[in-house]
Amino acid sequence: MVTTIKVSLPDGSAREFPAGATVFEVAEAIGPRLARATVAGLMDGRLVDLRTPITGDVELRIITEKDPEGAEVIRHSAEHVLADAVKRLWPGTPIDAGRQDHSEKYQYDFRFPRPFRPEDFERIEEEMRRILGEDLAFERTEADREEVKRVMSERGEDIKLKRLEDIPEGEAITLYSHGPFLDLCRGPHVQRTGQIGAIRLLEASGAYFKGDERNEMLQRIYGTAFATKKELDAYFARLEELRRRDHRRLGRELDFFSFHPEAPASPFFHPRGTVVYNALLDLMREKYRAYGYEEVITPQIFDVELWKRSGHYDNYREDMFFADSFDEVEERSSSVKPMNCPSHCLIFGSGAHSYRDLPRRIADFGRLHRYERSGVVTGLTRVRTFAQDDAHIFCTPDQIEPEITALFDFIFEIYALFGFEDVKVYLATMPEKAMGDVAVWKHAESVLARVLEGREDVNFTMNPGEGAFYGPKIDFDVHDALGRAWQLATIQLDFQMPERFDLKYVDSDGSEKRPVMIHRAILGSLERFFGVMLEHFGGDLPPWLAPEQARVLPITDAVNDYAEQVAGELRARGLRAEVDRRSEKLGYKIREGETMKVPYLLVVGQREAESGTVALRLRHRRDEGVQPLETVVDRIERAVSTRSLEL
RNA sequence: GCUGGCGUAGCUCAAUGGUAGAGCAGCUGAUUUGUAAUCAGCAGGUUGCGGGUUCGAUUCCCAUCGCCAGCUCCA
Repeated sequence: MVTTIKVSLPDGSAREFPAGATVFEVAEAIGPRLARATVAGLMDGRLVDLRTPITGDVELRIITEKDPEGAEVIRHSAEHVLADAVKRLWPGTPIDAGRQDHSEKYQYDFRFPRPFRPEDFERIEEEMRRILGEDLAFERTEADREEVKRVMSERGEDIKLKRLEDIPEGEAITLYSHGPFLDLCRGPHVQRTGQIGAIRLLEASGAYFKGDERNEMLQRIYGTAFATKKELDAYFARLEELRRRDHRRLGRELDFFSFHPEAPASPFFHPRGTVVYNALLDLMREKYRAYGYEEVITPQIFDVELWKRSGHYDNYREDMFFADSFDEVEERSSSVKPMNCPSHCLIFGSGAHSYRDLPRRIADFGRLHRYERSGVVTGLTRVRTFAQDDAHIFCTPDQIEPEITALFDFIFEIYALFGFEDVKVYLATMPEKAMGDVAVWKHAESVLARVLEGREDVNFTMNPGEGAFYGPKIDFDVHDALGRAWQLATIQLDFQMPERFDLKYVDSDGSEKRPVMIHRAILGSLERFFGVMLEHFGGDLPPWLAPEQARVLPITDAVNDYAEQVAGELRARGLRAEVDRRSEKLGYKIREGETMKVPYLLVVGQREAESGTVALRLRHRRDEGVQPLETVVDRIERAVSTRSLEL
């Protein structure tokens, strides 16, 4: 039995304590101020409750109210305060459980006879503040299953009893209380309710018990909490910034796209938005030439048998559009394509292939339609009609690794153009609804894992059970300017589709072999990427993407002709330029140009007209001064052709 | 699809059981302007669509469509 333990601290020092000393006792030993501020511990990299006894040698960091990890603990504690407040206001309300969001939100579910309303929020917040004012101590107790069952039954917490059943036998069960409130909870929690400095309830919604739509619907309350009022205010400022950058708003303001009830969840790209969309397509087409892809054009409407063969009909027919004529409604026969892969299989299958011809990389920007359920569509991020920068690579088993390696390079090259530096990679494995046999799946998964492990520039995380129904996949999450994660690229390995479509190639020994199919997209859905990119840039698109790259602003009508000449010069170099000919003051034209986020504003007056110059103004910056027209055109042309992020 | 909320002029919003009002945008005119809004005038709405209650509905009720938030889902 160990009697003393060694606790190593972040400053490199180590201290000895009797075995069983708690995190809080370590903090106390370091100093009283630290002890007061302590909300949790980070023990060997794991966030633990400050009441946790330390049983062996560990590395420990004390987490205080100021640490980001501390904020999580504060919010988790606020969940209990919320539940307590609701129970104080409506005694007997059965509680489910609280949970942390990925963002700075927490939630708590209740069985409540009606939805919570804004006026409830005021009362609940008031009650919560009272509880914070009472500065009640959180207490942690380990209990055995029977004890917990008895206590929760007495309290009428039948939902908690169901939760208790989900805790595996043998796992420690902990209860946390503050005042009379008691919850089954893993923790960690702060010392006292008073350490939760600022709270705010955000919204209410219905939510299925355990997230399963077959279960009863509970009423959920969302809230947030911070150590200080200042941090809470900063949170709301961030929300405001998100609203300002919302792509739906920017899309309207910049005249990029609109939506109409005549085609729900389907964007109408206006001329300006279409220029941007096509700039993305141009980028991919250019890179396809470099990376050896071949583009194809395939039909929109197919005999439904195709989807039965591919397996999509069985798995996704609820989400497909059908295109039957009136006398065919008894039997669905025509279907609008929800994806391109079967088309590409048909193309590949239409000819004989030698191993020498592989890999074949077939790209397709075909328009896809999916009947997304009404509640899931939103802006450009989830739509019913879209195109992907889709491609399918048909290759030999030996070619999988080099192909995927090349794809990583391709993906990172594209993302760099948008300034997406922080990329997370996930390996998603066999789902429940899977096609094909387990051995093939295991093999495919191991191939992907091997490639991932071989890449020094990639750290990946497993995503068990999240693969496509025909194969495992690698997903790429990028982080935008506001730190939000978006899943964009995907690489999917598929041994099923080639089987179903009986695809073959002749190998070097003359025998027929089955090719492997790699599904891949880099931008993902063009529509979704458009939305993500707009929010990432806050509408300030880099010159190569801007629909109007330069705008010439004549100061008086007298120089309109010179302004046209300048615009003509820009257009002759392949740039997108307009002239603001209206009889308005310069300030007005500048304001309009800035509002429309035009990267380059070229001001011309009498002086410039006489000297063949322009006064350059860069987006959101000051006047750059008068320069020769040629210099400015060169500068813009260079920024555009190099797809620079800078002006 | 589920829970809740919302739908008034192109946009942002106001108003009322007695058939709607502002700012911006738009149009017209004047102004010829040097780095983020010149002035004046005009025009603009079957209050999402359909029913019901009522002497009368944009307002109240029902249904429907769409949008928003969340849940679930996303080949």
